[in-house]
Amino acid sequence: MYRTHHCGALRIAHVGQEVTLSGWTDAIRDFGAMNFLDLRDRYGITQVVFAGADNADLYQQSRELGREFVIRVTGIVRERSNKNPNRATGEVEIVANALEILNRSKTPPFTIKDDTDGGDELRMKYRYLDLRRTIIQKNLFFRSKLAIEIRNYLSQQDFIEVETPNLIKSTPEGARDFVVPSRMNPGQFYALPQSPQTFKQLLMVSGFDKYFQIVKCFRDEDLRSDRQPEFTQIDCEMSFVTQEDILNTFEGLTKHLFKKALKIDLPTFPRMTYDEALQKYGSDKPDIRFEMTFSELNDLAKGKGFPVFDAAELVVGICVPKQAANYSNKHLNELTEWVKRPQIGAKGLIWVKYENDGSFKSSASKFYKNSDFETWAHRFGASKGDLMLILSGETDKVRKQLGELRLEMGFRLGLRQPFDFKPLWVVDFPLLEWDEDAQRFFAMHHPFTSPKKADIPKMLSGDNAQMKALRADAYDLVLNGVEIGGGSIRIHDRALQSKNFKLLGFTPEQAEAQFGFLLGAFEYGAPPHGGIAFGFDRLCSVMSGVHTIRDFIAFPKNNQGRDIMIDAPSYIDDSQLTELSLEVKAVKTI
RNA sequence: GGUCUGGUAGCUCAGUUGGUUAGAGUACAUGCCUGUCACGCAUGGAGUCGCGGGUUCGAGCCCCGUCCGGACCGCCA
Repeated sequence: MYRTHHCGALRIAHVGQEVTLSGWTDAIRDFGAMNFLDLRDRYGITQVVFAGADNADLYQQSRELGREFVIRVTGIVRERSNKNPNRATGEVEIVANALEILNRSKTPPFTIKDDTDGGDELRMKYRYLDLRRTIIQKNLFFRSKLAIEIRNYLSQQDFIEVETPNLIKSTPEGARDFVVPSRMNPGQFYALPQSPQTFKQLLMVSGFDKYFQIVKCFRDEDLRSDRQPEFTQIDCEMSFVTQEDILNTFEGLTKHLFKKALKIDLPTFPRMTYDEALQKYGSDKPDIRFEMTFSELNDLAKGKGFPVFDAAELVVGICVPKQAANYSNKHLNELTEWVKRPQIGAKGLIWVKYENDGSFKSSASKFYKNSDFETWAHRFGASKGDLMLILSGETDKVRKQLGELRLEMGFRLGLRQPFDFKPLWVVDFPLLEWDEDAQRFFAMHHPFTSPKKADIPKMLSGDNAQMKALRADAYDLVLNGVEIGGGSIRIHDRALQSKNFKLLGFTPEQAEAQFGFLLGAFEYGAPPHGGIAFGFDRLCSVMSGVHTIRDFIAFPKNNQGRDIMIDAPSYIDDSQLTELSLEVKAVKTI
């Protein structure tokens, strides 16, 4: 028998029992006459004592042990004279009477402990050792717990989990596809799904009514700490529902997860339209943990002879409370440089300090009188001691820039606490998105998203401004400024779908070639339906108060999409290429 | 495609204006130590300063190229 208990089990009640434990050796503290050993497994750490006075041979044997050896120990549970209150098992220890080395270990390249000395790259290369660390294991247990609770909740609501294929068909819309060559169909390729979108809609046509799947999705785009080439979605679709039904169901799911996993009761989620989000926060995923919303100044700031503002499409700013005194010229210059970095791209920054004595100081005081600044302060709702930061330029760009500045100021003021959870539904997304490069419209969500009923008559007006203004029954769940998921009501009417394809510039032939199977299905009684998908990895990370999703994925890939543990992707043999009717054109010389 | 940043002992890092034999902590090894839990003390082995080229009497340090990480912009319906 390898063990009678695991390493997190023993308590004062076990004192006197003979037990056997197996696990990995953690820290070893050798005192010359007695040796303290921490034995670790998934469940915890138990201290084992080898006393030279009681058993000299066993003590000598214990001195051979090194870190990460796998051992089996048998001994008597004893109450400790020196207890360790930081450990669940800290009241007891095992006085060993038998020790067996089950497997030796080389000295690991980094220390297996919570505050490891290993850097990211090293930890990735030896991911199986990194995953031995309690702190990483905790993340994966958390993920598992969420997955189980998702299944509990949705199955109780009569959802069925259906698996959909991973080898599907490439479509030019959306993200870049990962493709897989087909040996049996030379020259042809499967694509890995960016999401099970079309399949879940087909399941609705089939009458499954409520579908979900915790499913891998694949997108061949550049990566970030919160984006992996393969990631997991909680994917859902429902029939005979309105947007309201879907929002309520998944608000319920989110609340359930917070309750079960974090013991947090979330209040009803506020809702905001896409337009309002952009106008007040400069983002379609606003972080509403703090205010500092935008105030527009066009009517107050233009036409007073300040050329920068006069030339701008939009003059807009935020009011940073109680920071006028804390921001010296030097700090403001530094902040100006910050917004001028290419990643933000602002041309400059105008600041106005509403001093405690009621006076104003500003980088634009040459062009404006105190009475002007007073009207601005009124617009901002500013009080004495506040700092107003103003950007100007093209509307879309300047909103985005100010949105970044707002987040930065919120961060600097400590207003973005990771465990202060503020969910938000953003609704009424535009139907279309203008692509500057391609000089055409694309579906903002996807090509099956239903326009709002009121907007359907305007769809084929051909007028760019009207097309930009078209709204869809599309929505996102945002949590602390992170897009957790999104969805839409789908078009179930063949005629409307054709109209939408026309809007997106598809010829009937192209639409037929790409989505014929779905359009065909829609001719056999498609129910009204809609759905949503949550990014599962992101949900895990945000609920854990961190930004990076990598520590919630057992075997993640790095920034370049490489798995540096197994060294993938890799070159393949010529014979494999031949079999797949492939020829590699350019190989990077090594 | 672009911006920024890093690569020095197994690991985490320091290394001044270019100047003698490249350091610290930790890990590892050996010895001592009976109550530690980041044990303590002593000893000592450990280096292709990412790689290639250049400048120089002399390069870890400066220049050019290149490889490999990290953060970000573009991109991600």
